Amino acid sequence: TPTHALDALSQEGLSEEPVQQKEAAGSGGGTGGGPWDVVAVGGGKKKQQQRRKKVQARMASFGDDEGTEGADDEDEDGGGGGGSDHRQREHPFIVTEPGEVARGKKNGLDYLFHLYEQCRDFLIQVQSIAKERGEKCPTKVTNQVFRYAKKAGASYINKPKMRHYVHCYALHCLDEEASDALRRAFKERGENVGAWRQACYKPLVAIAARQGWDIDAIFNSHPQLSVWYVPTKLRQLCHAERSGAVAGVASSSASGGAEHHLTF
Amino acid sequence: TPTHALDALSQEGLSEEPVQQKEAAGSGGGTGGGPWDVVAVGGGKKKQQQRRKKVQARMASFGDDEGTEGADDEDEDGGGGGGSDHRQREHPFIVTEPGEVARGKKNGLDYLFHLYEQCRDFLIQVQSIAKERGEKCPTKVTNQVFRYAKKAGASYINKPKMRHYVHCYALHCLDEEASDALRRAFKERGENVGAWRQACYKPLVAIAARQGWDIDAIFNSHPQLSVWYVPTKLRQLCHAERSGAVAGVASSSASGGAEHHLTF
DNA sequence: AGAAGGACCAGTGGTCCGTA
DNA sequence: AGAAGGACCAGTGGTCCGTA
Repeated sequence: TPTHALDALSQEGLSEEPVQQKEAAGSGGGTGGGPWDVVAVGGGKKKQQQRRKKVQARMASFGDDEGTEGADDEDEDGGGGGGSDHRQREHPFIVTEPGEVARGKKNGLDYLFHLYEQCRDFLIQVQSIAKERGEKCPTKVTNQVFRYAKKAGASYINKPKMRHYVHCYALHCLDEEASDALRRAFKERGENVGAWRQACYKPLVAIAARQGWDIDAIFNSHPQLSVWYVPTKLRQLCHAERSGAVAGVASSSASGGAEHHLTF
Repeated sequence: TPTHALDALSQEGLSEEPVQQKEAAGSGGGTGGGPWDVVAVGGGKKKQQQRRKKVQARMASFGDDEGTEGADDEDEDGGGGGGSDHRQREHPFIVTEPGEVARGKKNGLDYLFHLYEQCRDFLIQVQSIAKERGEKCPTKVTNQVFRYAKKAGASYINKPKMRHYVHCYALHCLDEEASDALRRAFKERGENVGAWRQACYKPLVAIAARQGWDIDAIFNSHPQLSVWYVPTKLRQLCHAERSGAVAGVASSSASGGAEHHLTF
């Protein structure tokens, strides 16, 4: 599992995140010296949330090889020492074509998918630590893995985000051509990330239909995908579609009915 | 998975357990009409814990075919309606030889192992319900399965008990000859159940040693055993033994150091 | 004393909703 | 408005310890 140069990268000066102490996940475990080792202290638990390390990311441009990507401004937040208690978030995603680097304060979809691979790498590290300690060994990306990632400095990884886009990553894994085509189409139409994300369900359900509707088996038979839990929504869509009840899931689901189902 | 006549049986008049409402585990699911369907109501949630159904068990003798097993007394608790708020527990286990039926207010080890098979049957039912509903499907005996078992009337099944003896069942699955021999030896020596239970660890660790110490793989490769979580203690013993550190586990473990390790 | 099991607890999967 | 993620919550795995 090679650790690319593009690993930590959270593009342009976004990652003003707190960055926890980095205790290297439990007494003995070694993170392995990935690019995350760059980051620094950060201060106590709750107090002194003052100082903030300005960079940590941007150590590599995602395009790999393009160098510093121009002086893509960076006016906010003022330079010097004190102040600036606002907790900077990751830049929002935009729909990008395969290979395209997002411009401005945005992140692209190749970067999104790259986060899934990072998580898997973290899982593999957690697994090998667990094995050598004789502890029970997770097979999926669990809370423990997210905690480990944080400690290792990958503060830009968090559970809600990763769970939110799992099915998009699934499509990317299972049918990259279809995934790429969808990205191009939605970019061209100027759709936002939410619309693209919704659109990822349909081709996945179609794949499940072809394979006997066993979405768990589909996830588990793919090495990269198998470490992710099948998202509730996708499971429900597959079930609804199989039952012929094409309507209803969106309204009957516990998710508040915000999701839009396969209607388009 | 045939349902034997000996299923519910918790021997002699022991099972004065409360017996919950038996809502058949969720709106639609069918328990399938096993012997558990015999039991009856039981009253509200917390109030009126008065009446108690006198039997429910003893519907079959474990020896199978021996009939009513004689009039093995039953003096306690007085017959009639009211009173008797004491929550009757299952009879304690004693070390029995294979095929031997426990006498008096005791349960034998064939019965213990039978409970593991019952739990697996319940899991299989829970799985098929989950599948037809398109919900996520447990692969192990989880809290959900214990809850289902209770609702189905198998009030004599509970998590602490089943977890306590898992490794004993494991030995029975993985090397029945060794298990049987151990039972005979401990019965002959007049040892109690606790001693027998402790003794089950050693041959299991030996099996693990022969198979590369992967106790998870060993559990998972056996159909009956694979539905059970590897007990923490067994995992620790395998790890300690593999590391050559034969001492220490009992004292360093979080289990309070009560367990006695492989010393004998 | 030896043993059965109610009930507790830390940490999980899941995702809402206050935030920017 | 669209989106990122801190933080909450119901139900889990695990087993202690008050009970009989």
